[in-house]
Amino acid sequence: MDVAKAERIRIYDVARVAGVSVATASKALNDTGRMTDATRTRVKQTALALGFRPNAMARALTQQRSFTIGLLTNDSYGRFTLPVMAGINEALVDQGVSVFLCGIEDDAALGKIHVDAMLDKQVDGIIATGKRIDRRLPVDLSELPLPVVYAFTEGPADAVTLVSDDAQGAREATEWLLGLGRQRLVHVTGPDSFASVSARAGAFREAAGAAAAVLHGPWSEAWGHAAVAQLWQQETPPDAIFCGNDQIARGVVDALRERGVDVPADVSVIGFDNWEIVAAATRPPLTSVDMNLKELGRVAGRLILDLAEGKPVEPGIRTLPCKLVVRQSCGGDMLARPNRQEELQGI
Amino acid sequence: MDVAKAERIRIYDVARVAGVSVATASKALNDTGRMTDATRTRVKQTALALGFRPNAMARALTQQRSFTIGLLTNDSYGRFTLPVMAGINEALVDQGVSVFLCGIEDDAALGKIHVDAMLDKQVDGIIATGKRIDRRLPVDLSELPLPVVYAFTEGPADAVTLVSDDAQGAREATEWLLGLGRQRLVHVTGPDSFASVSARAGAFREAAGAAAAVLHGPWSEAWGHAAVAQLWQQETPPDAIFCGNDQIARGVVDALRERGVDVPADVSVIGFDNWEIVAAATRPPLTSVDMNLKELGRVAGRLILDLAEGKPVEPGIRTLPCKLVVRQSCGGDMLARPNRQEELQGI
DNA sequence: ATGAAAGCGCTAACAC
DNA sequence: GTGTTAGCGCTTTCAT
Repeated sequence: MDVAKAERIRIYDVARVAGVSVATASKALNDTGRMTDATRTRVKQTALALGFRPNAMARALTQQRSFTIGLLTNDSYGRFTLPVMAGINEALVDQGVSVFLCGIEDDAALGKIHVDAMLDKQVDGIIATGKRIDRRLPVDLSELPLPVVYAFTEGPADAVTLVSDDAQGAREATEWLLGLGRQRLVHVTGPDSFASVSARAGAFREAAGAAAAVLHGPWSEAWGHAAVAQLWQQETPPDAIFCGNDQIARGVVDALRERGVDVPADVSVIGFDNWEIVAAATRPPLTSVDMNLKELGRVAGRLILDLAEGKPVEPGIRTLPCKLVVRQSCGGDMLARPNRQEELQGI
Repeated sequence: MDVAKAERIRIYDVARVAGVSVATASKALNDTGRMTDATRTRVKQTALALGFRPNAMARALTQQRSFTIGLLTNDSYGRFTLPVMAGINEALVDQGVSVFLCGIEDDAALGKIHVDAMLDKQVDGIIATGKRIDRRLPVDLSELPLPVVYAFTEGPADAVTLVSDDAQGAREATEWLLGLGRQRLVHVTGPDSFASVSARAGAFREAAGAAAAVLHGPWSEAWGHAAVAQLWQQETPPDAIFCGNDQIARGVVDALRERGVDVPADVSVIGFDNWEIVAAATRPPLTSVDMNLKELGRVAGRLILDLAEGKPVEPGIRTLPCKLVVRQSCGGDMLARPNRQEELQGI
């Protein structure tokens, strides 16, 4: 088998065996040009029989298209990027497009190296992803001679950008709590320097009333504990807590349990991110807002493909809806409210 | 700038401006052939001045080397694969090698598609990674006409395979507990169908004594709780618990706290995986065994590079050492045992 | 020391 | 309908 190493079948071989010229073979295989159906079929069958697979490099060299795109990410932890990647891959794999993974750890120099390498390798486009929608990657992609799509990271104003709809997600969560009959809602979330925090807090206030409190702190379980300690010092503690992420929510739920407050009987809790590992391990499992990151990746893949093919794509920011994933930290009887459930999941 | 799209500088341009032939230019830039130092420098400088970047596809076509490798993974969750990827990238990026990310969700068909795509794109080698060292990917890579390295997944006997040293990691953890003066050690771990579970349990028993109990269960926090419930029914509960992963360890620590048992005063707990998000959020933060997955990725990267360059690489399974990361769930005074600390960290 | 020319494997004009 | 020919951008003998 070692001898077979260099013996890859070329289109030349197919042509010879099929008794045609390489040109005809090429056309036959690519369904271009004109010829007898018989010839076309014959060529295709010999190609199949010989196990011919075209050399993508050679093809790229002439076609000016490599069927390869680059995925630039600075989310080394992968919590946000991973689902996005999965979606991108899903959208591109059956189009024969491969993805170069380029992890730049917020490092401009590393970013430049990767971008240069991609350019050298003639990628058809670049998808940039990050962990915050209000931060840019440390590399400038705006002057590149190829299409760029920004997913879950900030891009130039005239770029194609994809983000999830923080406001809508927060609104759904808040309305869900209100629909449950909760009256005293509080939003415990991350630092207000995050754009997504403001967006969610804004939507929360709009739905819950301007008087509803919003508490900012770090994105940690510890902050969830601290927030509960603070809230339960008041005369009338809340009966529903909407958290900025699942870690805070887990801290909140744990703190409540330790305090003897029953979740969901006494207090409903909702998280954000739907990070399975946290949401499912919480006792009780967290109802949480899912940002649909995989779908976001899929859309990004489709868009970069369209751009690479020269199809027109409207620039601007596209927001994709979030989805509330109901587990047990809220209470309420799902089966008794089928309409509402459909309403929320039918997005 | 849109016009510049097609105006990539070719070696032809460099040659013309430098006043030499393309052949000379090529040699000058690649530090091959023989010529005046003056000529070489001049060519290099014009190339730099013109911003020349060689077309990797064209180069690959002639050189039979694409400077591209494929990363096949079935760990969609990314907990194990992600650090491995980071290591691979780190090892390859400065060698100018790019990585194709191929996520196959334990799906043989998807796997084949990706492998074929990689072959078409002339990758110089493939690194296969998974989430278990005793499971194979659903694709056969053994007959491929290019080098393959298996990292954190099972490969054929004669392949180059990388795994972390479960036994050594478990031994270090156990010895650490013993060194702390703990007497009644218990190992609470995952299903014994996992090879790594057996390896760790074996090492644990060897170090802690054959009488030391090993409890198997699911890889979940809930199992940690259950195990504690079970253990504390006995007349003499353990004073040290070594857990098979951090989630179990977190469950154990939480259960102990709820029971009023002080960690680390009364009981020392050690986890496995050093999954930051779990280990750091536990109260108190978990001491845990780190599998050094990033280093494993680095080594995999170097090996696939060596193989691609035709350098000889001894086949077989290579085990990489784990490292105990000390936090606060064990007690003991770090500063008082500098030797031991060095001993463990100097790996 | 330098350059002309032949290819790497494929596609695409343009003849026939 | 099918084949001839000329590249894509680069590397690499082999002359000179």
